[in-house]
Amino acid sequence: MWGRISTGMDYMVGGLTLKRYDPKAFEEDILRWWFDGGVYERARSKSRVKGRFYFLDGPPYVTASIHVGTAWNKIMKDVVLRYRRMRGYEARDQPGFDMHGLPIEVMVERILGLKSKKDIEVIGVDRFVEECRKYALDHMKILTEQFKNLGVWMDWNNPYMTISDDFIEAVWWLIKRADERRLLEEGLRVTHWCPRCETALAAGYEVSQEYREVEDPSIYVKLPIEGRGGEYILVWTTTPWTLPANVAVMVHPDENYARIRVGDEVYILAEARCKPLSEEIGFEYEVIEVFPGSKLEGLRYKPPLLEEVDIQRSVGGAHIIVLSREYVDVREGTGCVHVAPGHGEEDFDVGLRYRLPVLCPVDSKGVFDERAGKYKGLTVWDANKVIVEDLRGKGLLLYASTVKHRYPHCWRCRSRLILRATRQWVLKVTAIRDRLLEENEKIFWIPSWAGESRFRSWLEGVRDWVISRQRYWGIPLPIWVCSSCGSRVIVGSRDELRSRALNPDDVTDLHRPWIDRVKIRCDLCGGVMSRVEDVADVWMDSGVASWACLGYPRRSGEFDKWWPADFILEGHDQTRGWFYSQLASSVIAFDSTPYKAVLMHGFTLDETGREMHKSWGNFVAPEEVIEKYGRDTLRFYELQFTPWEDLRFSWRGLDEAYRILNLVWNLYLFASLYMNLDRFQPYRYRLEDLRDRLRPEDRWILSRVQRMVMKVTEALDSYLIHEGLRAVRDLLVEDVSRWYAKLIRRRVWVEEESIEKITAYATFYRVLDTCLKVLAVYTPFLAEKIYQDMFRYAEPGRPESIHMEDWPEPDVSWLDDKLEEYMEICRSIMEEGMSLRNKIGVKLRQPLAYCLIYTDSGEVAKAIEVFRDVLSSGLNVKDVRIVGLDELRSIARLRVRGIPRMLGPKFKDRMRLVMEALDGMDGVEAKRILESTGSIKMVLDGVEVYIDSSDIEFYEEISEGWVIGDFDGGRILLSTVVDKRLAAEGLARDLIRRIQYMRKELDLPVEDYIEVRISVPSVEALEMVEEFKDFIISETRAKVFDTVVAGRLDYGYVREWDIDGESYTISIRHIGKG
RNA sequence: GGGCCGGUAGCUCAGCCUGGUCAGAGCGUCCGGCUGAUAACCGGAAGGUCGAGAGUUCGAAUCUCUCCCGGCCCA
Repeated sequence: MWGRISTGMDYMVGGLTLKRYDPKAFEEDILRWWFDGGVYERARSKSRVKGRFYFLDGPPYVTASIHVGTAWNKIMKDVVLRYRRMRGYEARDQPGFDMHGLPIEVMVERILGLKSKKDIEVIGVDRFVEECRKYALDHMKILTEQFKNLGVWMDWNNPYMTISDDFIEAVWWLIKRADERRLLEEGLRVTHWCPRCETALAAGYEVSQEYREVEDPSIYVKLPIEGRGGEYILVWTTTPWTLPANVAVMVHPDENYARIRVGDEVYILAEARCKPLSEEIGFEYEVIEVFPGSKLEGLRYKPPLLEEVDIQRSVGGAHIIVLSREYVDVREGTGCVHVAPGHGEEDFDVGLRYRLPVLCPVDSKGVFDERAGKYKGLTVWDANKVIVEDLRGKGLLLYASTVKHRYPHCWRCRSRLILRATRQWVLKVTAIRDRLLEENEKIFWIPSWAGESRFRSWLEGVRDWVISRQRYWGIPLPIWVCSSCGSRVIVGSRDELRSRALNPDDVTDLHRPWIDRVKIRCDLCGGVMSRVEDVADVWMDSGVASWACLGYPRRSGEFDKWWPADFILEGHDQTRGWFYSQLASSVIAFDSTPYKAVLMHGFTLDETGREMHKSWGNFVAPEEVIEKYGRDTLRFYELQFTPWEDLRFSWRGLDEAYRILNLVWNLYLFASLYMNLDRFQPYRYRLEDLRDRLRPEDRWILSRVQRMVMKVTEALDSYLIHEGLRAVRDLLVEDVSRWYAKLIRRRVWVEEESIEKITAYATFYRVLDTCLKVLAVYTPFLAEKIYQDMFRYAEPGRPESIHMEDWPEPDVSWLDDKLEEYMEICRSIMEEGMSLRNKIGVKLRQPLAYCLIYTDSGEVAKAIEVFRDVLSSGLNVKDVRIVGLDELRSIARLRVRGIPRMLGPKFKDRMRLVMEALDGMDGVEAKRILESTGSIKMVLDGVEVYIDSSDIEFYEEISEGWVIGDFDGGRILLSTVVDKRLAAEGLARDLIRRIQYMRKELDLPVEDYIEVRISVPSVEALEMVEEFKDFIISETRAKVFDTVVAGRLDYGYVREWDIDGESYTISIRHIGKG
């Protein structure tokens, strides 16, 4: 059985057990209790009636271990889930893992020391796939532990795994649906291709991820025009190896082209490029003719590698000039573009239009085959140099240099990619683009621009989805093709496969290579059908997650209950990734979006603003942070950030977060300490019953708390996680800790049972209880610890974990706008009052007699009325009073002073008289006159003179013993006179402070008694101390109190103090509980 | 080249949607204060042409346009 968490540290009766916030002392115990003690399970099974909440976890790929950015992702998800549970929703919280695909294959190849697909075939695909499976499962376990360790409450024992039959069948079913809707197609496609992995890669996610700067040849090639000796069309390319597949040149129909004479040759190129090119290459030229590109259409040229490359001689209908508006840019190269439909997407597109042949004499390893003639056996990169030299030898190379540019590499093995035309299976997503856009309109995006702008523009440019990969570890495509007649069958499920298979007993594991053995009888011709060897793009796996994890289509119960997902949350790199693959899959399958709301978050960058990469060495593991600061600190720190912006990680920021949590901890510690000393029983004093007895500041903080709860509720309903956290943080720090806790200090320090104390406790208890429930979603460990040690201890009938509590329902009856406004006024008065004290150098411990406030605002007057006690104790003044203008003017007289610079020229030698006269005037009267007549009339030596407003300035003359300041609704006067009684009280407080300090130095229990002896410097001081003897005794819990003038104190704990330049010696001795 | 996001004090960031006590917070520095919840806290000082320029407006960090820098995505 799990009792209160034992920490081995100081116990206090029924209160918080730790004197300091020390997450290491309890987080792991709580973690174990949650997951091993069944708390999570019990909380999960709690009946919830408000509704269902289908959260869908974006499956992390299982190769890498997590960093603080991955942690941020899961922690935010955890907040949303915890909130929904507390709100009474049945929340689906299944985590998921992405476990197929090329990255794992590459890792396993490394582990097994394999270099190519051939090596894999040699050791056996079955062994290879088993290794992949093992790798995926092992790493899933590692990730699971890392996520659990963050305190993320998900169903870790039942994750969805994309390698399960549910996922394989879901993908099969999707492909079958696509086929039924005529959205599945096989055909020649130009795709990026990795020559090492020997597979096609998807244009979107896989390719654009790894663009790197490389240096390539940059060559200008002369293509001889047929039938015009000495005339050439110029093309530019950075990939000489694509020239063996050249079949055309394209030009822009509407741009101007020129024939120019250079030496005894004629070149054709874009007019705009003549000058730049002549400068780059260094030739003189003469323009012969300028004409639109359309004139060039159909012109034939001799292919540059006709003699070297066999297929160049056998193709028909090629080597002509074609037109294209979209793919030709006359600001680049020569404005004439070399076209090789086998090696370029745009080339392929143009090729289709002109029915050009598609040549691709390059094999899957990036090596030229026999069709490439002379270049056979060379890799494309080696061939580059040879081809350039051949062109030079044939006099077709105008100019060669190099260029640095960004070029795509394999996202897994970093090899340079090539473009290659191959037969692939494709989902015709372009055909449903409009539906994707319509469905996107229905999705609630946070932030809104993520959907309205970013995702929308991605969808607008969407292309067909090449789903086939020539690999092993993936979901096998469910396509069987007849070896006799070529017809095809798409299998939608394992059962369907068994029922159609010639060898149903071989339907076991649905992965390669086992699935490849299953054959089907062709319905049309009776031939044998075999599966196409491809596996699916791994993005299909996660794309079907919204229904695959519910077991659909095999089972429909869960699907009917949950689908579609209410909420997903992932990084902005998923725009083209999971956000897209899910939407495309689901619109194909169901003609509907699979998720209703998306929170898109940013990346976590390192302290210098760079992305975190393990290979860069700037990777921060959550465990490292947890070791230093604890789990809640990491959570609290990260959750404060605006999710959709990038988070720049900072250790100093963590330090700050820790300090805030420490402050919160101390707040609860404070409450716990006194409530336990007084044996406060929350169920005996219900706040609702005490409502009429509450003081204004109690009602104020309760209003503030209500407002906070409403703010957080609203924020979390809209998935604005950070705003919720900031609201509760600000309330706890500013309103509760800095303000309310200070206000009630005196009320809880009094010994006897008073209504003042009880209402303070009841209020404080409610405030802290409510805040704790809100904190529970953000800092679940801290909240749980405090809940167990403090709240559940006081009220054992409450749920066993705070995470089984209900969310505090906002109760507007506690809201009091006026009171909050009054407190604001009160605060600004306090602020100014403190500032005045600061100015005159009178410390707060020294009481002053009066604080007078002049105001013409009724609101200010009411605020002072309501919070007079708060003000007087806060400012440490005996009296706070509102005064009228007369009284103000009796202290702060408005006076007038002439400005010599103005009066001098006007009155010459009589200026002094004018100045004197002004000096004697009443400022208020002067102002009145100026305002009504525009000038002041004076009679000097019988002569009338006029003074106008620019001649004088007003100033305030403050009476001795006062200081004045302004605040937003009026003015404050503070009396500065310290009479003997005030001085004595100040001295008493100075002594109390020092005695308390000494008690603390001795670490005495708060409730214990002491003996106090003080040696004072003079008889006068002795009298002053005696005057407030009782006050000192009660504040310091002294049983014995003696004073002596300049005597020696030699027992107990003795310390000498300097108070206002005089020496006091204090001795205290511990008595005990007395 | 296009789309989106960001650019506010030495550092990390809030404010921007809904123009006008918005020029702020925390950290750091210096000075003062307070403290039997506090290895804490509070106040003051210092520190910013709110990326640059133009426009709209009585008034712009906030709205519009252009440009510069950084990031992401696309081409």
